Amino acid sequence: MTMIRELPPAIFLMGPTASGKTALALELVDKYPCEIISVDSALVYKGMDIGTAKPDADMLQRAPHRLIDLIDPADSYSAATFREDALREMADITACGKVPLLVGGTMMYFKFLRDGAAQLPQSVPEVRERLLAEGLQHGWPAMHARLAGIDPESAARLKPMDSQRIQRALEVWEISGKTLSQLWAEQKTEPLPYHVVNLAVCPAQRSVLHERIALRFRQMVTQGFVDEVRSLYARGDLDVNMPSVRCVGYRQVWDYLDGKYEYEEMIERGIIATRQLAKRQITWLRSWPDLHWLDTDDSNLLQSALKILHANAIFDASS
RNA sequence: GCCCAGAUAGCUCAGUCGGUAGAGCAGGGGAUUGAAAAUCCCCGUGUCGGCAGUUCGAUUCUGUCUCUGGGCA
Repeated sequence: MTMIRELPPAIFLMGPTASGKTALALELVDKYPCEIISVDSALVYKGMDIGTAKPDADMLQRAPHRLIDLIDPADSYSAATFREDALREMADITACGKVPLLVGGTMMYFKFLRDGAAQLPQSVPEVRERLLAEGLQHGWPAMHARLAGIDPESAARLKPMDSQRIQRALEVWEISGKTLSQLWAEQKTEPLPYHVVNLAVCPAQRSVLHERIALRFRQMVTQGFVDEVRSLYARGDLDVNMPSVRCVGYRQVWDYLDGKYEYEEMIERGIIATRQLAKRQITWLRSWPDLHWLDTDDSNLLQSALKILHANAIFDASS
C-alpha cells in the first residue's frame, strides 16, 4: 500500500463506443475532484462534432475535456503525440490537487500511455503517399517482400496484406535509416508514474450494445450529421485517405455524398461500421491487465465505480 | 384466371451433367509500437419452399401445391 501511495492517482475509464463512458465521467466530475482528459482519436478534430459524439457546449461547461478540438481534419494526430500531450495534462491536473480522469475508447492511446513509446521517427507525408502509391501499383505482397529484404524480423511478423504496417515499417527505414525491429530493440521501458485504476464500462449483453449503437447513429443523423460531413466534403481539400474522413460514420456518409450508395444503405453501413469498431475495442479490453468491468445497465453505476475507486484509495476520506 | 421466372446460410446469390452444397455481406474470435474510429488474420450443416413420383440414391429430373416477382388478360 505504501508503495502505491507514493504515486499520484489516475483513473482510466475505457469502454467500447456507445457504452456510456461519458455519462459516468460527468457524474464523477460533478461530485469528486477529478478532471477529464479525452482519449479519443476522433475527438481531436475540430468541426467533427455530431458523428464523433463529442460532448456539447453545456457538457463541456460542466466538465471540461482536455485534448479535444486540437487539429484540423486535414491534419493528423498520433498515439505518440497523444502520449506526450496526456502526460503533460496529467501532471497539470495533479499539480492542481485533482485526479486525472482519462476517458475514451482509443485503446492504442491508452496502451501508449501505459507502456511507453519507442524512439521512432514521425511519419513524413510525402514518403507515406509515395509508399501508398507503390503499394497500390505493385500490390502489398510485393511491398511485404521488399520489407523482407530490409527488415526480415518485421516482415515475418506482418501479414502480406497488412498495408498500413508494411508501409510504416518501410517508412521508418526510409526516414531514419534504421529498421523498425532495431528501434524496438532499443526501446526503454517507461512505466507510467501514476497509480492507475483501470475501469471498463460495457453492457453485459452484446445485443444491448448493438441496440444502443443503432439508436445513437440514427440520432446523429437526425441531429444533422449528414450536413456536418457535407460541409467537410465541400471544402475540397479532404479525401478518404485521411484519418479524419476514415472515422466511423464519416466514411460512410462521405461515400453516400459520392453517390456510392443510397441514404438507407448509408445508415445501415454506418451502424455496421460502429458495431465492428466496438468489437475491436472489446478485444483490446479482454486482455487489459487489472481491469475492473462495470455494466452499463447497472442501476447504480456510479456507486459501483466508486466502490472500486475507494478500494484503490482514490477519493476516500484518507486520501 | 393464364403464361414466364424465382424459392439454397441471418441477407444477396452461385452451384450440384443425380452421389446431401459455397461465395460476398452480416455475425463471432484474434492481432494491434507515431493513420488506430485505422489496418490485418481466422471461423460457413443449412428440413437446398411443401408433398408425391422416377431412381440404388433427388437439393438437382418429373408432377403437383404454396409463396414471391414480372407479363398477358
